[in-house]
Amino acid sequence: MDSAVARERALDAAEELFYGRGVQSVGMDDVRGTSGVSLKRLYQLFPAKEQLVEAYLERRDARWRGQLAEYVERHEEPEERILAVFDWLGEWFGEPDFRGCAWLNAYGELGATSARVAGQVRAHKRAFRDYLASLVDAAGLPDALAGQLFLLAEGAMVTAGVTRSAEPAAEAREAARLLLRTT
Amino acid sequence: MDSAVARERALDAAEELFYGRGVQSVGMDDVRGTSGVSLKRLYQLFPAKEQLVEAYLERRDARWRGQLAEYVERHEEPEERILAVFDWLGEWFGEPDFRGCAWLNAYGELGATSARVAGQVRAHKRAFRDYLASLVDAAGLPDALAGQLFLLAEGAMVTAGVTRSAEPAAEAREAARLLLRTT
DNA sequence: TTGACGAGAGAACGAGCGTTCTCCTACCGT
DNA sequence: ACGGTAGGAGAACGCTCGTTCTCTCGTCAA
Repeated sequence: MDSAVARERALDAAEELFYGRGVQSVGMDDVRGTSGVSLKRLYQLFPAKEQLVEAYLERRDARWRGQLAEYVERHEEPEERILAVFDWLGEWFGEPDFRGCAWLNAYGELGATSARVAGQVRAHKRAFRDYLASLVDAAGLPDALAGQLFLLAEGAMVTAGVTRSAEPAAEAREAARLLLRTT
Repeated sequence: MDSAVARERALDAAEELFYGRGVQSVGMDDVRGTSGVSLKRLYQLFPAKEQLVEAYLERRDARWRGQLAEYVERHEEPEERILAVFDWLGEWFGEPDFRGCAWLNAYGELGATSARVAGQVRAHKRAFRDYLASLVDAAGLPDALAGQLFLLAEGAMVTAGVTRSAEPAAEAREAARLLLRTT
């Protein structure tokens, strides 16, 4: 098996397991079992578990933001684009294996012990916030709105994760719509 | 040492350590060292670590909601009371040992493995949401607003925790103020 | 004074798991 | 065919930590 293929399979398994059951309750042996990549190979690709976690978050970050942007760009109107963010969140929340925001979960588990993971979480959130700011800016709306929309989105993610419900997305969307109207 | 005293000391130590460093990275031995309560006594009071965690969350829940209500009730106007929630959050975020929402942190760490902890987190969040709903109702505002304010508060807590900043409280307060005005 | 009981200190036990090592097999070039 | 190498399976190692056990000491009632 090619190294690149083994790496992808390892990351696929890591993502499924870490996201689904949490990082700490998944052992490297579980990753081997799910991926079919031997321990020796796993440790060649990722010298320690923490680096596998980092790679998992990094790859997921790229995909998550990419899919969000792709969804948003299907809309023309600048204000529609902003609301589309919350529609996309709602679709995500409704997926059967949705288990909350992967970065917030990782932060809760590892933020206190792994500075690198904590940094990745902050970077991901900053990137998401910056993306919202760019949408707000493109709509000619005041900068301060971006922070408010960000808080709504974060609140929706965390609440959807804890309650296992997609409803927070609709609530956040409605709040966002009202905030857009006040300016 | 009286059993009740030992219990309080154990819970004080547990709260300081669990909240400050996370549950998983604190051992029962650390709790003994900080509290001065022997392991034997600890296990008499709390037959397993999970029950110490539950007791920690339960006691903190009572205090957290009590202090919030106390702060809010210092204000007369119904709408001022709603905004006071966010002022209180801002004061909390600014405390030097603030490390995010204890329940969301616990959920990230243990939500996937401990059904009882997950249930406590949901109960705490539901109680907070219900409290917001009672404030909204007392102000004669539409029920739907409660959910939106809740999302803003949750987003502020989570963002303040990750970024170690008190600013999200002010942002959420401003968003809340705008939402109050739209109705 | 003595015997019984409770409590504390800390060693001991056992499980889980990250990481490494051993052994064996299969394939490759010559 | 054969020696060498890479890779896989899984045992082994070492550490952490939740939980229990042992041993000793102090206290208190009779």
